[in-house]
Amino acid sequence: MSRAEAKTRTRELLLDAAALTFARKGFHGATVDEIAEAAGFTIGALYANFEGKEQLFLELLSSRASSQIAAAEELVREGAATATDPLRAISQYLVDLADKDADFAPLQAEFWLYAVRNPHVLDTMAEQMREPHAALARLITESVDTHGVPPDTVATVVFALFQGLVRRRRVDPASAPPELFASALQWLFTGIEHTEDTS
Amino acid sequence: MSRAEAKTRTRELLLDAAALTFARKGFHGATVDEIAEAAGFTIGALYANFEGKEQLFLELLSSRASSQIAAAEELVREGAATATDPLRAISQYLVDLADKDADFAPLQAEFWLYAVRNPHVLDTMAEQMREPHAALARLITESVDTHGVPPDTVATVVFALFQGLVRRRRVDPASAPPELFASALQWLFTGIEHTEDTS
DNA sequence: GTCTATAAAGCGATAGAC
DNA sequence: GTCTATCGCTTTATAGAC
Repeated sequence: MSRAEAKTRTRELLLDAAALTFARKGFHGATVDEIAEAAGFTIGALYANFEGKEQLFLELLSSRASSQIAAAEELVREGAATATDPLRAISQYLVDLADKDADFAPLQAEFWLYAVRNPHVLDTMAEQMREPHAALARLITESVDTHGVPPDTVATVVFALFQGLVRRRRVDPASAPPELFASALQWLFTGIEHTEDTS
Repeated sequence: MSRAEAKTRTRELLLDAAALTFARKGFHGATVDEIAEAAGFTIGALYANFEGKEQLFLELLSSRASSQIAAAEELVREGAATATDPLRAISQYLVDLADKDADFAPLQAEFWLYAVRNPHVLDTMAEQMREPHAALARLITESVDTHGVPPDTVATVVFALFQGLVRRRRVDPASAPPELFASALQWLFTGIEHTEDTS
C-alpha cells in the first residue's frame, strides 16, 4: 500500500467513524477525540486529514451522497427483479434498510438540522438527495402508471411518507409495522377508498 | 402578582426561551447562559427554577404536549367549520402552521433525536404525540370514509406524510409547494390512479 | 503522517451577596 | 428569587517529537 493509499484509507476510516459518532451523539455532542478513537487513531491523525470538526462534518455530508446513490441503484435493481409487485418490493427494501442501519435516520436528521441552521449548506443537502430521488422517480416510471402526475412529484411524496414512517417507527414501533409501509404506498396509488373493507 | 405567580411566570418565560434556543442551536449547541438571557434573566434564575440543562429540556419536551393539544383542537374546529373540503382544510392549516412557526419542526427533530439517543424518554415522546394524533383521527372519522381502515392508522400515515413534506420543504421549497400537501392527501384517499390526467 | 503534550477557550454548575 | 463571581471540567486546536 502506497503512502497516498494509506492516507486515503485513514480518511475513509475517519469518515466512517465520524458517521457513526455524529449519528449517535450529534454534531455538538460528538467530540473529535471520540471520532478519532472510534477510527483507531488519535486526534493528530484527524487534524492531519481534515481542517477541523466542522469541515469533517461537511465533508461527510457531501460524501454520503455516493453511498446513497449506491443504495438507490440497488433499489432500482431490486425493483426490476421483482417486477410482480414493485410497490411492495420498494417498501420492503426501504424498511429493511432503516431497520438494519439504525444510525442512518439519526444522521440524516442531524444533517437536516445542520442545514436548516446553516442555510449555506441547504444546497449541498438538496444535492445529496437528488440522485436517490431521481433513481426512485425512474423506478416509479418503469413500474406504475402515474396518470400524468410527474414521477418527480410522486417520488417526493413517497420519500416524505417513508421518512415520516421511519421516524414514527423508532418512537412507537407498534403503530408503524412493516406492513403499514406497503399499505400506505398502495393507498397512495389506488386510494383508501378502493381498499377492500376487512373490518 | 404574588410571589408564586412571579415564579411561575419566570418558569414559563424560561421554557419559552428554551424552546427558541434549543430549536435554533440544538441541545448541546445551546448554552444555559444563552437561554437565560433570551428569557431576560441570568443563569441564577434558571438554576433556581430547574435542576439543570437536561431537566429543563425534558420538562420542555413534556410541556409542549399541551400546546400541541391546543393546536390539534383548533385543527378539529377548523376542520368542522369548513366541512366542504376537509382534506384541503387540514393540509392548508398544517402548512400554514409549519411556515409560520419556523422553529417548530427543528425542535421536534431535536426531541426525536434526543429520544432515539436516550431510550428512557421514548415513552414521553410517544405520549406527547398521542393527543394530537387522537385529534386528527377524530377529525378523519368525522370527515371521510376510511372504508374499514382504522382512523388511527390513517392518522399515522397522514402525520408521517406531512412531517416528511415539511422537512423537504425546508430544504427545497420548490419541490414541496403548499398544493402538494393537499394533492398528496387527496391521493391517499382517492388514489393517484383516479387523478384526472392533466398532462 | 501520526502521536503526545499543552495551550486557550467555553461550558455547566455552585456559592455567596442582596 | 435573582444576580455576580468563580470553580472545575471538557473541548477544540496547535506544537513539537518521532
